[in-house]
Amino acid sequence: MSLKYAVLAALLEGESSGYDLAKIFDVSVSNFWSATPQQLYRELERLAGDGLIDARVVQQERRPNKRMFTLTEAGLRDLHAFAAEPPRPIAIRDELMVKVQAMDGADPAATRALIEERMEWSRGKLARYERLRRHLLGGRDETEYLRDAERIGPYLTLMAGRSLEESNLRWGEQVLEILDRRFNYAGTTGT
Amino acid sequence: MSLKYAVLAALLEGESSGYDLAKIFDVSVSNFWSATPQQLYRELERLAGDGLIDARVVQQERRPNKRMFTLTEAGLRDLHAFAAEPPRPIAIRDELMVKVQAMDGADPAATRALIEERMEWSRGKLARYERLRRHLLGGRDETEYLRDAERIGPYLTLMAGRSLEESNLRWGEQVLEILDRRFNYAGTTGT
DNA sequence: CGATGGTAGTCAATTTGTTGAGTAGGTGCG
DNA sequence: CGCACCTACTCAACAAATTGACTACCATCG
Repeated sequence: MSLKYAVLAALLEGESSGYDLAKIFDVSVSNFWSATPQQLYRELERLAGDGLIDARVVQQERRPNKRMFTLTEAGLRDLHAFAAEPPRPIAIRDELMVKVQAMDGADPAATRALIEERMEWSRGKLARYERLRRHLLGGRDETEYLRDAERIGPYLTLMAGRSLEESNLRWGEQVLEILDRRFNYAGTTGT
Repeated sequence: MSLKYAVLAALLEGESSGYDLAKIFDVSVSNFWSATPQQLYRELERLAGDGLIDARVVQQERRPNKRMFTLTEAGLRDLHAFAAEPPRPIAIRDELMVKVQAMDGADPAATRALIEERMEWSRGKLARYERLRRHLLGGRDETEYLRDAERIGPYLTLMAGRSLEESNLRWGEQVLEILDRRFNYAGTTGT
């Protein structure tokens, strides 16, 4: 129901092709909304049909032609109305948590490895966030940016993503310690 | 694809009816996997057909009969194998974040209210986690529990849920402050 | 020269997920 | 005594998401 608005929100950044959006949804938006390219192309079709976005074909010389999309006035109005409505509750699908929940009786070393992988992934994500943050700030100081910038929405969601990954990392550290104690990978400290 | 395993993992807690599972998926599991009752009933049907769970009908006197489900040996093996496989990446759908991303140009007071609602909801969730935690500990000290308890998976996922909600709350506090500064709901401090 | 990988998509099939209604008895409230 | 709410589901229809394959052309590496 609201991949629609995730797409419209992404188009606030400016004109994009479906392919561009697929990349955006893979890196930044994917923190709080995910979509496969196929979903995006379908959704763009529908949004253009409903007059919420405009499409124009760009002829290219050495690569396939592409269609670029922009928000229309109607699309922007719709998006702003959506932004003021109460959100539906957050939905999370985290297979790792199902695996952790079911870990007892299975191989603890395997679970440990999965958690370490997740932590490594979180670290990578934090690094990407930091780069994006610098890019958004554009040399300005954070306080100044938050006071004066035209758009702060993307920065606020960036903060949420960062906060989430930091919490993931802290959780991971705690769990690794617990597993090490319980299954003594670390050996006895007093020997 | 893995509502299947979320259900099997829930059955580690012991024999349950579809109705019981629906309640469990509404309170505890819903932190990292969600499902509607209809999905559960369909999934239970399939799992029983595949021999991963056993079903038995319990006749009841003053209420409808129910079917109780238990893990079979095959189901447990399948679950343990799943637990050691690499998870697919986490998928989050958070409408609030889409609204925050698109807030610029819309009504900031409305966004502010949505964030406060979310924070209130997080506080409620933390309180429920704390009750569940006490229940799991059953009077034991945490260190002791994590060393000796038969199952720690549910406790570890509980920790993750708590960690997530705490991070949500911290984020909310920061954002409220930013919005107040920017749109001066707080007025000038020096008056 | 062949393989790999990027751009920019489309199509079809299947699986999941969501919504709404229906059944059927019981309990508790005022 | 009537109404809402709880237990415990079932059915049907629809919407959304996922998977995999396919098209086509270009650039780059070895």
